[in-house]
Amino acid sequence: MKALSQVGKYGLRALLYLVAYPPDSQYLSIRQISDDLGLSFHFVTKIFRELTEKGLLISYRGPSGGIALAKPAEEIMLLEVIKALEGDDYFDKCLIGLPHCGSAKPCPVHEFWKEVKTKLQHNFSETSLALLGEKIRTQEVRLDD
Amino acid sequence: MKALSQVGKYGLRALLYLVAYPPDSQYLSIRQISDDLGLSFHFVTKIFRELTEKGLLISYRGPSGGIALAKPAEEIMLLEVIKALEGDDYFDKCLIGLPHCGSAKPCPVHEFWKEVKTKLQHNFSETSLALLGEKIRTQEVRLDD
DNA sequence: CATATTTAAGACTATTTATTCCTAATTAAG
DNA sequence: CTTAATTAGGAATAAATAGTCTTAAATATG
Repeated sequence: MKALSQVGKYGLRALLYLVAYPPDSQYLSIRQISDDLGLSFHFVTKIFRELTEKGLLISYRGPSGGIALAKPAEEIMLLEVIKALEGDDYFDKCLIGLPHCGSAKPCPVHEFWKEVKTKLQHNFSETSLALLGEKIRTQEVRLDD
Repeated sequence: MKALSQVGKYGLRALLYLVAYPPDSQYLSIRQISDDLGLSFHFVTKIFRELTEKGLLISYRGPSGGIALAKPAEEIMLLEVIKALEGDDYFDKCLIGLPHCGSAKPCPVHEFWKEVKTKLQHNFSETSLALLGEKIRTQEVRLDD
């Protein structure tokens, strides 16, 4: 199941890197993130530009510049990140693509699919980047592979 | 969340039409399905060709030809259909795309994502096309929109 | 001020997915 | 046997997504 686009996958991985390995200085360079994770520098830059526009990141140009979280990792929930990367309507889509599917005009799998999406949203809205960063730092989980 | 490709969405909708509105004769023509659902005839034909190759459908050419289920709708579970349409590895993918993600090398969301996929697989493996077809016929749910 | 480092912006290219189209093969029916 | 109605096969086209590249702008530092 391809639930995230490449933008979503790379963006999330890169953000988690930033959270898991925060720099001593104020900003972490995109180059370090992309090199360390083996992702395309240009592609990550493009993704981060969007996250900066949306207010999730702040960026700073010039030597020792880079990007940083716009607010504490404790306050950034996965839900916000995924919506920023995939679009605000991410959890509103009908599984089989019926544009007016809803409780009034449910498609054959509407109820079940709604349950699944609710579970996802609920979990994502309670999972902070800080928590995941900590799990990465303690090597309970991994970001590379 | 775009969980299914267009092939998956259209294929599932077309199959459900066949189950919900079985023809008096042995075969239902693709033209009728695509016209009724407002889908591209050629695209549905291509999708059905694949399902025929995979043994889910049988087809018959010539006048009063068309397609039919290869086995009773009671015996075809959603899981089988989705795997046929989207690939057998549909439920094996890491959310953030790490190729070796698994219990040995879990990504930061591995456990939760596994739960979600298990729930999906479980439900899909217990939902038959016959059940959904019946719900459509009784207008409890809808296929068009 | 000159240079090096970094992100910003957006054009460009490549790849994948989606969709259409044309021709062939099959078969029923007159 | 001819015609019409179908699906089969696969080429061709279009659109969306993914990824690369080049140039500009900002800024620190010597």
